[in-house]
Amino acid sequence: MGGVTTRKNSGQSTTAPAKRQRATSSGPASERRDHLVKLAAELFARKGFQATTVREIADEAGILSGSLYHHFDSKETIVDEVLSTFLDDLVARYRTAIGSGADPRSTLSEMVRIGFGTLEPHRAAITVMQNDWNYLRQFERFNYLVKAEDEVEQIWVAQIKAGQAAGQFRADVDPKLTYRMIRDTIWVAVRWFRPGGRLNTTGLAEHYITVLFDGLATGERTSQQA
Amino acid sequence: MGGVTTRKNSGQSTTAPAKRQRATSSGPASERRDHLVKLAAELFARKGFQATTVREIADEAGILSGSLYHHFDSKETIVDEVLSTFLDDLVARYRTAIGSGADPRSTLSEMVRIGFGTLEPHRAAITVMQNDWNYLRQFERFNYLVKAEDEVEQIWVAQIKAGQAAGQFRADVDPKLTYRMIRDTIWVAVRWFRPGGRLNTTGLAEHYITVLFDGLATGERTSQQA
Amino acid sequence: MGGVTTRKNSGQSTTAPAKRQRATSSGPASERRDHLVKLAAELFARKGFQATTVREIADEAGILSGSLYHHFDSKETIVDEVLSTFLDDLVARYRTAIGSGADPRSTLSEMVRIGFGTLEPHRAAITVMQNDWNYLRQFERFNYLVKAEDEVEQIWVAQIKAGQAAGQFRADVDPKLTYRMIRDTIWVAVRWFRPGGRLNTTGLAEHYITVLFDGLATGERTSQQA
Amino acid sequence: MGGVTTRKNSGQSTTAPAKRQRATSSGPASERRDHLVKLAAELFARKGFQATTVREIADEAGILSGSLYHHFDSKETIVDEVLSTFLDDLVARYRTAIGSGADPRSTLSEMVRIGFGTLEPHRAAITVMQNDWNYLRQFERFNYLVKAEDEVEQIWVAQIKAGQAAGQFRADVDPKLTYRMIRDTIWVAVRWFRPGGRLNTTGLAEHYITVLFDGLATGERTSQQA
DNA sequence: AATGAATGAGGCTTCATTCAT
DNA sequence: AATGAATGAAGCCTCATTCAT
Repeated sequence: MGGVTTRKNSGQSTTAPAKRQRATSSGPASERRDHLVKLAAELFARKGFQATTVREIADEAGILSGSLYHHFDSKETIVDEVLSTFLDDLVARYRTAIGSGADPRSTLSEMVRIGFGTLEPHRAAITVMQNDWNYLRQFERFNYLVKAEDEVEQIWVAQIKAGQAAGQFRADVDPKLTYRMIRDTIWVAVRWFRPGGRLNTTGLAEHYITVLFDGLATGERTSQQA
Repeated sequence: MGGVTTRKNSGQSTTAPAKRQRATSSGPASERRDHLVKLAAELFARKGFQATTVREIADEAGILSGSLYHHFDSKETIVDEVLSTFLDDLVARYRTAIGSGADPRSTLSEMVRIGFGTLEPHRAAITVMQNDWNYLRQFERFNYLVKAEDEVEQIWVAQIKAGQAAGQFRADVDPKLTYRMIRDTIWVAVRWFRPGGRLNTTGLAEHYITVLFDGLATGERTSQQA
Repeated sequence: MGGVTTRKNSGQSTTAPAKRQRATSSGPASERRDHLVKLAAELFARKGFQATTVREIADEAGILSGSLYHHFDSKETIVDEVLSTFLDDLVARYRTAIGSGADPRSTLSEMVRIGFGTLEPHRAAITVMQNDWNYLRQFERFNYLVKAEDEVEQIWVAQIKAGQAAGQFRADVDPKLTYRMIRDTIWVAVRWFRPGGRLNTTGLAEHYITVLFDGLATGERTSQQA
Repeated sequence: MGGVTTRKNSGQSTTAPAKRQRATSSGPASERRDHLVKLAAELFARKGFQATTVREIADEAGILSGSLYHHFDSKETIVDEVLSTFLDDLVARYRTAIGSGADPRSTLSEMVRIGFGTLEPHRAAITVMQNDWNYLRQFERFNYLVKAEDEVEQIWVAQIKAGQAAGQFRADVDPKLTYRMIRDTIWVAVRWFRPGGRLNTTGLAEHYITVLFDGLATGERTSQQA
């Protein structure tokens, strides 16, 4: 249990199918609301959070900007919902992966696949997180984003260290540094990845797994230590 | 000469210490102006382009906001100068690297080093490019950014293909895809890299070169083809 | 129908009391909006378009300047509405006059009366058109003003030529030139005409019609040709 | 003597070829200064006084805007010079005309010719007076414009009344009203008159004189009283 | 005579948000 | 659940003018 705690539906277990409800003043869940969030997410992704006006969101929904405030109490609340929905899903998937008990290399591969696998269903949210993170983190209300990021980092670093201990990964790399590079490589792909290109996200994942584990070079590895 | 043509002073050879001059309406160079650009770059990097007000830039310089317009004709002109200065320098360095005539693997290593090597001197510009690219590219005036990016991509992809042809790089990876992953890994590091940490940029570069060429795994490479 | 096409609601027949509606982005009609336009027109007339600030308009209406933008998307949109409302009315009146089938001299007299007759109800708009035309025509959005002016010119010139053909007007005057002089004499009167003076606009019209047709001189006409 | 008194070179008789000198702080006369005034006049005429920036004037002269203040102490001083130069010339010409001792009709004809005759040499100034009069008259410094206008009005009205007394002009027109209509017809022509068209200013004048004295109609005059 | 830098006031506009209906 | 009107703060930018050099 526990772990990543977004400000939305914290304690909610992955299995509990309880009615989704928010603990905050951001208002009750509803189909209309979810729809509005989706519209907003697309706009945030395309134009950036700051450059997207509440009027544009309202226009997209065919209502007046003031009417949005029946559903959300602020623009921040909307983006909050966009991001936390994504993070909740991501963390849940990671938990499943590390719970499988597979060896570190297999687990890490799976986690890479999970990462690339979110690129399509959560494209908008990931884009927002990449582009507007620097701005949003200034606000206290988004502190939970940092917390979620920290937990994810721990999960990854633990796997890398386990792999080094098991002799599957080379010992001369820095686990934390390595994690960051992997993470960045995956998420930043959202900037150029477009569904329908040569590779789908599965192909992307396998391509990256290959390079990540075996390297770009041919022949014997240059330097190595047990 | 030629190649990447930013809207500023691209053609300028790296060796020619000719008087600095701009070809466009962005205004003439001057020490004062350069200083203001530097101040602005720091603010843009810290707060984001949109979230930085011209008043803040002016405050930082100890003048009134309107006085900025004696030097620049718009806020965009300032960020333009921040970005193009960086790109000019970057492209110049790449050109030197590929002009050395070394083998592809050495050249690619050098290019990775160049990339990480810009992290400190151009930290602000790179941060802006990472965070505000999505917003800025909406404006026609920044089309040159895309052009510069394209030329850089060609330089990299050519090296990767040359390495594959020479048998130095595995043939089963996609050159373009591989370039993008390398590129992203390097630039995104600006988000977490802080001078004075465990590794300096040289260390970062060597660490990444190791993983990039030899992979994270130990033992024999999984799949391989000549 | 047809003819002068202001960017607002030109095609609207004079008899059809259809709901007032605008075809463009200048915003929907409303009583509040019309009231604001009226206030603005007075200020534009008194101080000139450029010298009138949106703050002054807002002050006059008892709201904040930003609130004006709930109704109009720019200061230009406001003056646009002022001018096009006048032109729509004017052209409609001219059309009625030329549709009466009277002889050219009677028709022309009627048109002179129409011109002077707009001096009071459209005083502000005419003043703006006289004083700020030169400035406003620089903007593409006001091209329709020129078009409306051209149609009006055609209407007048046609009547003058018809009068010459019918032998009612002397043949040795230039129709276009004569039109312009008549037009200018009428509109420029807005600069000095004040309701409540010795002559009302009807008196003004008759005075001008006298001089226009019969001349200032006494006795026989100087030169004449059939 | 005396009469129109512009704020510039007041008492200066038309015959005294004394060195031109200004009584005010607007600075001494000089060729450079006159050139700048001419450049400014063109811009004022084309764009309007308010819409013309001192920077544009300076650009046109190839200097920086601040440097203009070595020649003039304000933007108003420049337009002042433009207008007063024109008025001085105009009044001088009128004085010559009324000093000839000819009969009223001849004198009035001559004055019409004088008016149209200034259209070319003083095109810019007349345009400014037509378009920016309403704005400029707000400033106390331009009170002399109103004074000049009043004196000119007296000259005209006196001639019209003399013509009526002599039986040359019909008695049933209002002298002041008639003057205004003549005046407006002449000056407003600056808006559409372009040198090189079908008629030059002499032709324009004769055309107008014909219509003015004999009217547009053919045959006998409608109503007439001794 | 002119430059180059800056001032200071103010202009138009944007936009998240509120609130009575 | 939504409208329509307005707020209030702030944003970018303009421009006549000043002044030391």
